Parts: sequence; C-alpha cells; structure tokens
Amino acid sequence: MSESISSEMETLFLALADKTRLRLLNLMREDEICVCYFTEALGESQPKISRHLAYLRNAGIVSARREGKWMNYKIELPENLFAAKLLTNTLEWLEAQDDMREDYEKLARVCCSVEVPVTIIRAPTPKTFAETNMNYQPKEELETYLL
Amino acid sequence: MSESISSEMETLFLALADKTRLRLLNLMREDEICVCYFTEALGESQPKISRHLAYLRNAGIVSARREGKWMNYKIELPENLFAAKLLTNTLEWLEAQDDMREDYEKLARVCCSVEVPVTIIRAPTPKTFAETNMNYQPKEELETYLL
DNA sequence: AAAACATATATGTTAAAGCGAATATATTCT
DNA sequence: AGAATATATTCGCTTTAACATATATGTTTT
Repeated sequence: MSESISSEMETLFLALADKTRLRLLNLMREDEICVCYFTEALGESQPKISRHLAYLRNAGIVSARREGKWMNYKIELPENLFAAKLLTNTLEWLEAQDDMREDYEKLARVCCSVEVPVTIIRAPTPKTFAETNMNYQPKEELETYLL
Repeated sequence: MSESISSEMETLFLALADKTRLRLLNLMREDEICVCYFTEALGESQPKISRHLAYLRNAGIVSARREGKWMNYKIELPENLFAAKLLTNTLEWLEAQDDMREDYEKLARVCCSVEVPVTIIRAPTPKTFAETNMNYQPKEELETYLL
C-alpha cells in the first residue's frame, strides 16, 4: 500500500518531466482539445503528440473522449488531494510562462483564423475559442490552407 | 529567456521524478542532514546517495555545507515562487505518506539510539533529534554497532 | 607525513525514454 | 464495400539515466 502511494508521486512527476507533455497540458488548461489542434499548434508530428497524450492518460491526468473521428483530451484532476493541488500549481505556473503563452496564442490563431488549415477543417472547435470568436488572421507559419 | 524558464520546470520535475530523491527530500523536510544518516536510514550505498544528492544540488533544490569531514544537505526553496510552492506541496505530500513516514522513523531511531551505528559514531546530529532526545532503542535492522 | 575517514566522482554496463518512419485501427463518407 | 480521414501503435534506433564497483578528493587524526 505505502509502496503504491509513492509510486503515484513518481508517476505524476515523470509525466510532468517532459517539455512536450507540459506544452500539451498548457493547451488543455481551459478546455477539452482535439488532437489535430495539438499537432497544428505545437508543430509536432501526429505520432509524437499521440504518444505523449497516451503517456498522460496512463498517468491518470488526462482523459480522452471520442467524437466521431476526433479525439478530445482534457485534464482530469487526480482524486488524491495532494496530487490535484500539485497539478493545479503546475497549470498556474505554465500559464505564467512566456513560451507557453506563445503556444496558447498559436492555438487561438489556429482555431479562430478565417482560412482554416486543412488538417482541422471540420474538427470540433474548443469551447473557449468557439465562444469568443476571436477571428485571428492566419499567420505565415501555418503551412497548409484550404484555398 | 522563455526557453530557459520552462526548462526550469522540466529540471524540477525530473529531480522529483525518482523514488530515491523523494526519500532524500523527505528526510531533509525539517533539518539539514548529514550524508551518513541518509545511507544508514535508507539502507542504500554511499555512492548512490551521493549521486542523487548531487542531482538535487544541480537542480537547485538542495544546498551542501561542509562541517569537517561531514557534508550536510538541506532543502533550498527556489527563488521562483511557483517552483517554491510546488516544492512545498511536494514536501507536504511526502509527509503524509506511509513509506516516507517509515523512513523518517528509521532516521529518528538511527539518530537517537543509545548504541550508535559505527558509520555515524561522531557525525553531527540533526537539530530535531538532538533537541528532542527521543532515545529510541536500536532495532535489529541496523547491522553494525559499536560494542 | 601517513593513516583513517567521509564523501564525491569516474567507469563500464544495463535499463528506460524519446524519436521518426511505417503500419494498424476506428470512424465516416461515397 | 471501399476510399478517405483521424488517431493509435509498433519497430528499430539513439539518447539518457540509473546502478554497482572502483577510485579519487578533501579533512582529520596520529
């Protein structure tokens, strides 16, 4: 029993000890997010994103929900109160960081641009951006557009 | 700059993502502790303890102070407030865990036993135990005693 | 100065983690 | 049913981390 408890700590810290996984968590801060947005916003390959999402899921800090062809991931606060608090602190820390802000803004641009990248043409828009309708203009770093 | 910030997060989480290092931090919760107590209380080899202490020191969460032949290690809260909070939460979590409590009690026994293990015969006693003078009887799991 | 002691570091080996490329699975569209 | 799409998983490879053993460093004792 006591053995399994502190391996819970190790599992959590291992999950948080990777830049890509921190970036993913940062993008999920507010909302459930679809895989295609992660790949587009972070500019990383789909298998890489998928693998790290699986890692986070195995660690018990995110859950997945299927919506047709799309998979939406969201943060799940652990039942353990210490773990939950720690994860919350981490998310606050992420929110305060410049490079994480940049990722988040890129996500906003991807979600709200008028000319949508092919890869996300009909993907479910995260609530936050669907509601605010920020209508970012697309930027040159998005490679592939429809028309 | 923003790059270096979030590698600070990664560094912290990597430091915390190892059982041995968590056990070490747990023993330093209250006090500065001498290396010989770590090896005795955790039953791990001296090089292993040293290596993990060096890791923690490189990560900036513990500092070392020489006292004659002995090296005392203590926790240093990072300047970054998010990091400091996170580390504090971690220490509270450690304190609440059964296996970590066991380590801590073992440390108390090692420090306060009447018949002291050879390895720590003249090492500086951690303040906590020097003051409380708990006077634990030695247990059979301590292999080597004087007289 | 040499011996003893406490701790740190180097070395070689083994295990784990991350990655890109290829492939498999699941769902929808036609 | 077959093609297209979105995501997951496997495979081989490279990098990183942990470990035990041996050795080096720094301090005190004699």
